[in-house]
Amino acid sequence: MATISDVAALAGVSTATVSRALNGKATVDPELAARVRKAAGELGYRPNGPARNLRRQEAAVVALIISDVENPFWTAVARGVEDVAHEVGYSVVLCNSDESADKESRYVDVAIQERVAGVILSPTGSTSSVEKLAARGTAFVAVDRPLPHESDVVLVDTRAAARQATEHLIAQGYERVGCVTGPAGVRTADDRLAGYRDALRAAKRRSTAKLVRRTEYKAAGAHKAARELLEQAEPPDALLVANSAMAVGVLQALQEHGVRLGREVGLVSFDDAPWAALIDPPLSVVAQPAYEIGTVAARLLLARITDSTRPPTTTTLGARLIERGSSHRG
Amino acid sequence: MATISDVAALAGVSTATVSRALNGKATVDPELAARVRKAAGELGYRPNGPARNLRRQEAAVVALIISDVENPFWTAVARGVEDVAHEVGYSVVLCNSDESADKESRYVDVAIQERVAGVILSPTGSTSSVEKLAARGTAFVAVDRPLPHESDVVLVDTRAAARQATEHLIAQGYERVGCVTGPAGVRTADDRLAGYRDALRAAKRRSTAKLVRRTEYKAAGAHKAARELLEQAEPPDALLVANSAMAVGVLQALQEHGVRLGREVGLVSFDDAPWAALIDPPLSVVAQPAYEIGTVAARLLLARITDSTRPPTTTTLGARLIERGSSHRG
DNA sequence: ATGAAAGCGCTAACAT
DNA sequence: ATGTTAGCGCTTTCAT
Repeated sequence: MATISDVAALAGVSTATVSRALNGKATVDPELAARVRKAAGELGYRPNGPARNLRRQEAAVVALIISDVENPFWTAVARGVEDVAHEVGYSVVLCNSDESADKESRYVDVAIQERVAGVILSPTGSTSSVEKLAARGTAFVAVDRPLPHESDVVLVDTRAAARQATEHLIAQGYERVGCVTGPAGVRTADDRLAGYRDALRAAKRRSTAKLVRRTEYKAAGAHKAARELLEQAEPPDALLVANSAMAVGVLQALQEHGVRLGREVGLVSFDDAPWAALIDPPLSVVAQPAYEIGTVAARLLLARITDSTRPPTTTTLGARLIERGSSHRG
Repeated sequence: MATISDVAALAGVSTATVSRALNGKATVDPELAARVRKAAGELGYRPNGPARNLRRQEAAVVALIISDVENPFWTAVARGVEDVAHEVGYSVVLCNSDESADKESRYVDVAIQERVAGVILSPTGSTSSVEKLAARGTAFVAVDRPLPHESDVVLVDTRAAARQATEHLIAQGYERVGCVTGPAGVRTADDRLAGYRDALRAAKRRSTAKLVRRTEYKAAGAHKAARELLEQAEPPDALLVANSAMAVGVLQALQEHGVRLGREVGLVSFDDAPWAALIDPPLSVVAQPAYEIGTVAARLLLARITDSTRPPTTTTLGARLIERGSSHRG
């Protein structure tokens, strides 16, 4: 494969000039630059990335470590990150931590090892990954979940959104509103539960553990949880569900129990999945600004890469309740 | 950041010994190896990836270039690839070509530039990306869509599956079966259309252009296409839809027109999305072995990386028709 | 404006 | 079994 020396030889200049010409430095004679480009073209020259990164001590790459590639929320975040990063010539590599602190840690190791310019991640419970990044001085920003550390963070005010969604269910006349949320210790799951309880408290309702279930953020866990809830002596007549994968499991359980959505059991779920409006009645949701989370995080990361001394910021975005049929009795 | 020389100095050995010890070469005294590991641990040493890749002339990374990260089919493929690659110590970087030949080409350039060990891609129409890879001698395997080139390919017998699905609709008593498929030139789209026509021909039905629409593999395009079909003088009473994103658009159009799924318009869609069973009546689908496509492709790629001379193979996997309510009149 | 040359951190061929 | 050393391909002083 052609190297910079080959190009230099063919163009009759030094490798330094080739490098300068190809990287668009101003200080090179236009005529020479043209000769260099021609030679590079003829040889099909492609710069050797590792060599360049070794020399520059950094790659124009940002790593995005997310907890679930199959979750539309995260793929939307990924798009936001990509769009911003590509604008300024960075590549994005997507890594799937699968909600496992272990995989997350391995990907962080790889990112450090490959000397990526920065990392965007949704931290799992453990803080060790983030500490590694901080120790290495690799720029990073956390999304979706806050960090004990001082660092850039992009969040959604998910507690307020959960409260609003629960208040909506109460206002619609549901009496026994329950909640299916993610595992304890996962901040978004805790926050959504807290918001749910805020609403009950504000409405002077007793919140009871019998109406709450916690499981991993997946359909299977939520399915089981919903079945348990429905089989109780006093089952819930409405449910706040913490993400769209879980909503699939809950809806399945509802079907199996033959209860009618909306009329018998009201439902609001986080995340506006593409199919949410297709079911009958259509699903009320809390829409999170996923794409925007990605763009904001990417801009923050880019800023930190250029200036590591800027003070850490926390950005909190709002979510939007979309009322559809599943949260109405009528 | 600590380098291999720092470790060597602290352990009181040469850099070569450090390298050998840390890479698990047999020819190093266990006692020395222990000393090296201790020193590396104390310094928090992480090998410099670019330096290693430069020297080795290859990175233990495979690139996976897919046409749509937001499509569950592709995320399932990605999981298959990841699982196999990780087993043997390779990292996977996910790239989203967004069905654009241009983006695909840019990602291929990046992959070549970074000297990744291999590339798995779902080729868009243009063959230039693949030619670049072939010219560079970078190992690659194509998934989902065949290639004019001689190369490893993993396919689904999508034509047979489309035929089977269409025959099923005909057998259920639908009279005017239509088809909404992807853009002309996209091989899967062409094949699904061909399979649809095979079935009509076998049933001695005339296939008419009026019942066929082609649009990009997205909900929006399919929505418009379905609306057009339904507004015709003689609208279809059943539809074969070429992927699940499109199914969302088609179902939307059906709802807007107030036609009842199954009873009035039968539907079979490619790809068994998680929500398919939740709508009423549940959606009949052609389930593709997405995860398996990923694992097979990854194994093929790994084999080609180790032996570039092995003859190219074509693997064709079958798809499975899952009959649910949307394709039954009753 | 251009070139010569050093050196990024690592691995592997060669020497011992 | 271990050390010495060359060199992967690039960018960037430094000198001209």
